[in-house]
Amino acid sequence: MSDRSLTESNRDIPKAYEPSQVEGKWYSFWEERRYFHAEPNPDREPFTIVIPPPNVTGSLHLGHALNNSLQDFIIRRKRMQGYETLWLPGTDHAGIATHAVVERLLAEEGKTRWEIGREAFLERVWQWVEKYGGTIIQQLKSLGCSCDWERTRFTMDEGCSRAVREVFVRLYEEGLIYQGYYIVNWCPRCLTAISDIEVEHEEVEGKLWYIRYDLKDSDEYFYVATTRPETMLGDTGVAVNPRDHRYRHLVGKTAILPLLGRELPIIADDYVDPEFGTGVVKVTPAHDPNDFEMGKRHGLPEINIFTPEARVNENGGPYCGLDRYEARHAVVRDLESMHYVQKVEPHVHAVGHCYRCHTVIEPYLSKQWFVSMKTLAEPAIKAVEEGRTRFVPARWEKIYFDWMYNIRDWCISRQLWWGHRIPAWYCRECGQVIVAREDPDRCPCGGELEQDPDVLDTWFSSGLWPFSTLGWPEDNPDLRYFYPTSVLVTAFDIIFFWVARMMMSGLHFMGDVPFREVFVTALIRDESGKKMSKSSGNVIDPLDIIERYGADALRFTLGHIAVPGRDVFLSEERIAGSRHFCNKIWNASRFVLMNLGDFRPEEVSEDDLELTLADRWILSRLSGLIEALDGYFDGYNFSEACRALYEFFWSDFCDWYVELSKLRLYGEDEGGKRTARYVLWTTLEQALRLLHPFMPFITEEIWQRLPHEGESIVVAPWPVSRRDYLDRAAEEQMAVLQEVITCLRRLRSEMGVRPNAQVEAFLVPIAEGREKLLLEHEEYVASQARLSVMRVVESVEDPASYARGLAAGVEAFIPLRGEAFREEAERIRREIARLEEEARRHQAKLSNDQFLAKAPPEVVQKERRRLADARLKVEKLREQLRLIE
RNA sequence: GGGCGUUUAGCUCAGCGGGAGAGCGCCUGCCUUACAAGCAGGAGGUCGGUGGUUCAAAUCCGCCAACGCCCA
Repeated sequence: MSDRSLTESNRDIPKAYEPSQVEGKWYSFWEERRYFHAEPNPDREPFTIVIPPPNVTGSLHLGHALNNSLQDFIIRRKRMQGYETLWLPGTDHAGIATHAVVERLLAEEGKTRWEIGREAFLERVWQWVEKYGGTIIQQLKSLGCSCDWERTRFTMDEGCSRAVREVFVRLYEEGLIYQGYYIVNWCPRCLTAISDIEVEHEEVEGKLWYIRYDLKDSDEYFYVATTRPETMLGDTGVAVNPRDHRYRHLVGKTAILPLLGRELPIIADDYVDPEFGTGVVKVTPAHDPNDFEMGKRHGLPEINIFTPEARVNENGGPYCGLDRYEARHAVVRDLESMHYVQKVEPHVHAVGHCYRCHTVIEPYLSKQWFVSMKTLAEPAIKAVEEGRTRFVPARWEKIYFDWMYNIRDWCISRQLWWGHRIPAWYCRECGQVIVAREDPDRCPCGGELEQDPDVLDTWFSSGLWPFSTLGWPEDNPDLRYFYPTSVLVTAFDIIFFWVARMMMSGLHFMGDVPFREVFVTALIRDESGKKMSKSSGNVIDPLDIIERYGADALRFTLGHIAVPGRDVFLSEERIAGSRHFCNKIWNASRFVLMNLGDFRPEEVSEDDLELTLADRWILSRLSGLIEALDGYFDGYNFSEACRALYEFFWSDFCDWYVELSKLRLYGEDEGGKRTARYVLWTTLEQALRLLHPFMPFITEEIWQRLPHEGESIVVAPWPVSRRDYLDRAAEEQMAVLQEVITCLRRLRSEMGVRPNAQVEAFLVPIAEGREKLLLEHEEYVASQARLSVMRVVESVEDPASYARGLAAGVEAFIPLRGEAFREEAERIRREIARLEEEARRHQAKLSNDQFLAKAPPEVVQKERRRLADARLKVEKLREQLRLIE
């Protein structure tokens, strides 16, 4: 203890780890040193991740915390492995979501966006973005994310906007973007079209109304079944299946629409399912996608009966002004009064809802912009088929293929103001459509131009994220060096929205996949299996957790539960468990620091070390751990990685190695002391580096206090497994000693020996080599089992007065206490019964010729050993029982 | 209607062809100079049901049930 100052400062280390006091300090340190900044570097291999951009005005929730922790685990290890690591952060402008927030603010002031106008509205949105846009970035920092913040991007920034414009124009020029008048999914609350995948289908218990339609100039009538009677106001036809004999005679005739008296041609179309309802259906081309197609095939007119708010318009005659549900009641009521309703049946059907506001979607006829997907999808399918992009777990590829094979054109225009404005202009004079990279002044005809008022779907810009953020469409060194990115980490719910579209755009515009691997993470759910959401009330707020438990505890817990391919439930108890682990790391380190004395690693040569069994054992375990961790990391199996680290640190290092090291630390032998210090130091120092991707803050805090090389653990090398430290014999020998010690502890406990009291013990070695092992490591056993005397003997003279146990080929005896007799006998009887059953099972296997013939020799060998073991135990226990009784 | 996932200790979940595991909770005893956010010991499970493949099944396959998710 010559280095007094070190010792004393280390004595000051608080007993409990206080995350709040270290996290901010180290994050600033890392940022100042620019460890997270990446530049193209020909001497290093790049490793790139682009962040799934959170909503710009959003706030960190558990889903973000999980997703971004996982990315940080990956990127921090790669950084330590010497890659030029870029984790490119940024945010998404989140069209509808942000739009809705600002509209709500306006509403509080009693205004609407139309009242203040487009420009003023956008100004308000930008103000909002300025104010809250940095929030989630700060929150990611408090989580410890090692993003290159100097490269932070935003889907509405200049560069991304240029990329969006370029992509739109190119796809338009290639004929892959077109404008069309189609049925789209219309949200009457958001007042915009949304794409097919933004519609959430839900089973709803509705009704099926059977309504009478009369045949023109005839007494004949028939019934049609419909779930939406109000849409009959827009009927322009009636259809039957051409093979349906019941109705063949109707085809070509004319029906009369009840209520409005409109004449409806009766057509025959294969689409009609004769099994549904009566087999006759009404055709409403303006309000049903299938009817729309059918109407096109038969030249039926399209009559739109709704306003954008889903109220009946002037085409609805007397129902004009009612909203769609009021109209339904009114229509049904009127039909019933005319006795035109035959019957009403309960009917369960899927109803589409807006993914944003959950309003029931209205199929609505309008002019929109679309991306033609088939040609874009083809290379994206091929890339995954050929393994150029790999999904982990692989089963998500099926989901991806499924969607890609059945892909439909993508409606990209939104009737909103916040977003990338569609770069299309219409000439007021000649009507020409101009799509251009630069805003045009005038039409070639000289006419005045008006820009399309709509904006693009948010996913249009996020679909370009892996290259728009790297400077595309400019060819530049960043793009060439960092693209394609290495891995994308995302939840499965945006495989369609985002992953698939990045695949298509990446292949189309960059000529290569956007990422080599897609790691699909779990979704965090509540107990009932629902996505955790504010409305469910069962929300764990990651920021609250960070404040109370520390970012490291949260991150480690998230790593721990991140089993590939399974959704997870996160509980606060689990996080508390991780905090305990932090504290364990803290205190073990405190112990090491308090006991290093004047130790300086550079003064110790490995050749001078006097490695004991415990040293060789822990170094071997460490090497095994490193090897295992590399496998787990490469397979994105963070759960196993955390488990392995936890077990190594807590069980191997703290419970055994640290305890055994005390023998030498507190002893007189200087060589032994030096070796123990060295091994404690190197094991802890490496363990910290292995833990660092999961627990960046606590590991930095401790690492800085330990002797170390380099200025930060962030850029310290990832440990490499040393083959020469792998020591099978040491691991086996330690396992034997551990078993003997545990056995002695159990006997103590059963005999009611107080924990601090020492006890005398006899050990009878039975198996080969045990005697030598015990004699050589008497100190281990005696210290760990708190023995006053440990005698290794051939047999015990008066066995009846001892409690005994058999462990790993060693029979252990400690003096029997009178009052424990009865219980001891009982315990032995139970143990014998259990062992006999075990022996019977082994015996059964070994007497099976098939087993002997077909099982691998080592398995047979193992069975033999276990049988012998069990039999020996039974024999010893019987002996013991006889003596007691 | 089609597809996928889950079902293992009281709770939350690992393991996924050769001895049923962890954390939390529970019981017993300990403030032993790293840690009571700790230490030592312990109890607790016919691995959803059923049939099959195999020398060997919690683990692979079929069927059934319950719960959940995705797509239509």
